[in-house]
Amino acid sequence: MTEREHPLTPDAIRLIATIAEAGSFAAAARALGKVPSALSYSVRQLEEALDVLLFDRASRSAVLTPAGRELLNEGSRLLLEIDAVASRVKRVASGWEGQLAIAANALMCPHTLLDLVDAFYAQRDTARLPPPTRIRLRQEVLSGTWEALLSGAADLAIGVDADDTRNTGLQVMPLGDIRFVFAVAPHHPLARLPEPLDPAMIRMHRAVAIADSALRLSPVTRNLLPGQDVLTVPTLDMKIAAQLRGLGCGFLPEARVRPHVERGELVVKRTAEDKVAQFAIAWRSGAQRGRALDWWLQQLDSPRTRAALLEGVAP
Amino acid sequence: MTEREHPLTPDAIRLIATIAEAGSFAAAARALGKVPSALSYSVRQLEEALDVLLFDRASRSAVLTPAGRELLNEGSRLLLEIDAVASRVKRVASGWEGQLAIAANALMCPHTLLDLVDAFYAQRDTARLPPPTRIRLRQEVLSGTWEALLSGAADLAIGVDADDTRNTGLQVMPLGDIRFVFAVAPHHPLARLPEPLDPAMIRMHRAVAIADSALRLSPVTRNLLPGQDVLTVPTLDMKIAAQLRGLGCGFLPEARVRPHVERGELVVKRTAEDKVAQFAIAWRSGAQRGRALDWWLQQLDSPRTRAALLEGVAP
DNA sequence: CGCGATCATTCAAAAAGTTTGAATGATGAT
DNA sequence: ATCATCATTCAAACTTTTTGAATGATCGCG
Repeated sequence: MTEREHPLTPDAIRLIATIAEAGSFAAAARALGKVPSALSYSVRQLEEALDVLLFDRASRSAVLTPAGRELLNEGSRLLLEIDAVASRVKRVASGWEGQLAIAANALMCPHTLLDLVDAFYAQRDTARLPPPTRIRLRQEVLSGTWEALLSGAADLAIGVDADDTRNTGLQVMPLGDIRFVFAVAPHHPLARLPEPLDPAMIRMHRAVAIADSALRLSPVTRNLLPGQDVLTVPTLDMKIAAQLRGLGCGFLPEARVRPHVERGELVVKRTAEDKVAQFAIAWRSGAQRGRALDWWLQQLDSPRTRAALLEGVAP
Repeated sequence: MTEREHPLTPDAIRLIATIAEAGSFAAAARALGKVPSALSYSVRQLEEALDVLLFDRASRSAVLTPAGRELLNEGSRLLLEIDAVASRVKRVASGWEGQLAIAANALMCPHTLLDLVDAFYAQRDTARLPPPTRIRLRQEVLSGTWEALLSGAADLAIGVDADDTRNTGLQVMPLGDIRFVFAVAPHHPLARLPEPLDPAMIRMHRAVAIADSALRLSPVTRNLLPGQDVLTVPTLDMKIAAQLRGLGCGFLPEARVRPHVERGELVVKRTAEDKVAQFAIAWRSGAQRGRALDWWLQQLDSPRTRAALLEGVAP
C-alpha cells in the first residue's frame, strides 16, 4: 500500500471556498454542476484526513468552524502561490532563468543599477507579465566582484578590475574608466598644503579605506602608503561621509564627490600621479545563456548605460 | 463536465521530487511501491496540464529540464507551506485563535510588551510546537486604544483610560496608575522659575504633544492650556527627545524620564496640581474566548506584570 | 560488435476513487 | 401542521489510476 496522498489539494481548497461562498452544500453543488452528495463525500474525505471538522453540522446552512475559516484564509493564499508557481514554471520553460545573481562593484552608480532593474521588470510579454526571473543584486568591493563570479555566487559581474586576469571560464567585455581624486575636508590639515601633495605628508595623516568584501581575504585595503594609519569602513558612502567629517583622507571617485567639491564640502588635492582605474563586465560562459542574462548584456552593451554606471548620469 | 482540476497537487510535486531524487522512473517506482508506467502516466498528465516538459526524454535516466528544476525548487517550498497550513488548521481546531490583535497604549513599557510576546511564543505543547496564533501588536496614543478595540481592529487593549466609559460589549479590569511630571530641559526658561509654576508662565512656552492615534479625530492633544503654542510629534520617544532638546515643555510619565532627570538632562518642575492617570485593560466579550486571549488575560492579572507595564520594571 | 540488463512508453484489463440517483431524516419558513 | 429544501447514506455507474504484458531503446560489459 503506498503512502496516503496529501489531502490539501488545490481542488479541495477551492471546494471549501465554494461551499462557504454559496452558503450551502446544495447551492455549491449547483454552482459546480455536481450533486450534493459528491460534495458531502469530498468534504468528509478532507475532514477525516486532517482530523478536523471544517463545517458546523448542527446548522442546516454551511457554517465554517474556526478551523474551517482558518483553512479558507490560508488556503486562498496557498492557491495564489500554487498558481504563481505553475505560471513561473511555464515561463522558465520558455527560456527565462529562474534567477539571475548580479554582483556589482560598489563604485557602480546604485541609481543606474536600480534603473536597470526597473527597466528589466517593466518588460511585458504577450501575456502582459513581467519576466519571471528573480534578480539577486549584490554589491561587492574591490576583488569581491570577481570572487562572487568565480565562486558561482553570481552569474554576472559589473565592474570587475580590467587588469585582473582571472578569467578562466568567463567572458569579459570592457565597461570603462573611473577617475579618482584625492579629497579631504576643507578643515583637514592637508587641505592647506601646496600641490602636488608630498607622499611623506600624506603618510602622516589617517587614510579612510573600504574593507574588501572578497570572502577569503582578511580585511585588507588598497592605495595605502606603508606605515599609514587607516580607518576602515564597510561602504563607499561611509568613506565619503568619513572624509567629509575630516576623519581622514584618500582617493574617491571623481563623479561621486563632484557635488561635494562644488559645494566646498570637500577639497580636491593633486597628488604625484593621476589615478584612473579600468573596469569590465564579466559573466560565466559555461551555463546556457537565458533570456534574462541576454537582456542585461544587451543593456550593458550601450555606451550610454556604461557611462551612467561609471559616472552616475541617468541614461 | 466540471472545471478541470488543478494539476499541481502536493502528490504531483512529491512525485517529481521522488523521481529526481531516485534518478529514474523505475527507481522511483520501486521506492513508491508502484509500477513505472503509473509514474509515466502521472508525469505525462502533469506535463500536459501545465503544457511544459518536466523531464528530458532524450536521456534514459531522469534528467529534469530547467522548468522541471524550477518546479522542484518552488514545489518543495509549496509543500512546506501546505504542511504548515494543514498543521495550523489542526491547531486552530484545538481552540487557538488564528490571530490576536492587541492595541497597547504608547505609555506602556514596550520592553515588557515584547517580554510578554516572547513568553507567549515560548510556550510548547505536547507536539513541542509554539501557539499557532499570530499576535498583531499595535501601539496607540490616548483614545486610540479604545478606538482600536471598539472598531474591531483589536481584540485586547492594554492601557485604556479608566475614566472613559465607552465599554458596551467590552470587559474591563484595572491595570494601575501612571504618574506624570512636568519636565523641561535644564536650559529651558521654565527651568529657572520658582515652583509651583504659574499657568500663565507655562502658556507662554511651546508645549510638546503627541498626536492622538484615534482614527476619526483630527490631530488633537490633551493637557494644553488655551492659546498655547504646540509642537505635535507622533511618538512618546520623540516627545521625550524634543523636550530633552528644549524644543518645548509638557507632562511626561515619571518612570520613563527618571533616568534623564537623574542625569540632569531634564528638570522636573511642580505645577499647580499633581497629575496621575488611571489605566485599565479591556477586551471584547462577544466572541468566544480562545486560548491565546486566555493566556494574555492571565498574564495581565499579575500585579508584577502590571507594574512592569506601567513603570518599565522587568517582571 | 554482440549480448544482456535495465530503462520508458504504450495499451488493455483491473482496481480504486468519485459521482450519481434514490431514499431518509432534519430543519426552517409559511 | 405542512411543505420545500437541506445534508447524509448507500448501491450503482462512471472516471481515474494502477497493473502487467509487450515493445523498442539505451548503456555497460566481455
